[in-house]
Amino acid sequence: MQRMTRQRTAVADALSTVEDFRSAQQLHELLRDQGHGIGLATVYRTLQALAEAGVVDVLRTADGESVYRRCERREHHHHLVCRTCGATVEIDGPAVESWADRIAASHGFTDITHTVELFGTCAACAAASGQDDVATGG
Amino acid sequence: MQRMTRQRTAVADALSTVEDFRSAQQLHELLRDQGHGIGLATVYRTLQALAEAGVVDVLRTADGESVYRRCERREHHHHLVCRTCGATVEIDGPAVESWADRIAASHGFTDITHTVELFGTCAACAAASGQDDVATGG
DNA sequence: GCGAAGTTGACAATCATTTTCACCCCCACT
DNA sequence: AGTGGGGGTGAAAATGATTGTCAACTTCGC
Repeated sequence: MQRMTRQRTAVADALSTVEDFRSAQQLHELLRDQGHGIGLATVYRTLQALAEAGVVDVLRTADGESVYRRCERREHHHHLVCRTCGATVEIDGPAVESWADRIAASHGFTDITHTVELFGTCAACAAASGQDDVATGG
Repeated sequence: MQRMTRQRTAVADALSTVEDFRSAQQLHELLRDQGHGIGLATVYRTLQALAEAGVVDVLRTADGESVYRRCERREHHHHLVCRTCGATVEIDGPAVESWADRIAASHGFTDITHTVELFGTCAACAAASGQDDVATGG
């Protein structure tokens, strides 16, 4: 049975106050800062449970760290993540889904899953770095 | 300067004889079996260099291990991988590329990169597991 | 309130990958 | 073909995220 403990509540709360993908370690630190005495192992376990329950989404950063985020929509979707500030947009892509199925089927593959994640620079960050260019450029 | 050493040749050769994605450790073992005395660190370093040079593709398995494969086409492409036997098909998806760019642009994101990988069960493996069903079913 | 069973947390263990560092060997030059 | 030097190598230690261990603790039904 899943019990509702102080720690699990804290992790769930922390996830709702955060908009970006965060690593277990970041969340652990955040919780510690907020005064919650919680063990790192517990944060990992809780995040894993939440991920399995489909409550949070997981993806892996370029350096292999797992990052978690509470998503609005429970159904299958993808993410557009700013690689500078971490801002995340949930997107669905029916076109991609059908494309994936079609491609896979045409090669005789079945039981398809796919990973599709987009990374880019959001408008705010582009403006920020753009200003640098302008400043240095003239 | 990049020197051509016995070890690098061996790794490159091993990669050309293999069709699936393989981990550094698998390749190391393979090379050892073939009688090449080569260190694990060297395999890692070589694969990394090859990946940076765009000669091999890298992707990460579900459990976070990096796997490498020498690909036919040097240009950007994606993969359809059998999760049972590892058989890999290179695919390109102009539709996905433009979809990604369009989605990203509509959210004000620029400088887009994307990861798109498909996993499934190839015809051969589906037949194999299907035979089990038939056998047990009739 | 009680007690059983799920939870916790500090720490050890795991495991892929990276770094270290002293020795090695490829290659341009002679 | 010999030589020098600088990149390359490898064994082992370091790293770092994640997982396992296990005794003590908390939650929840009764």
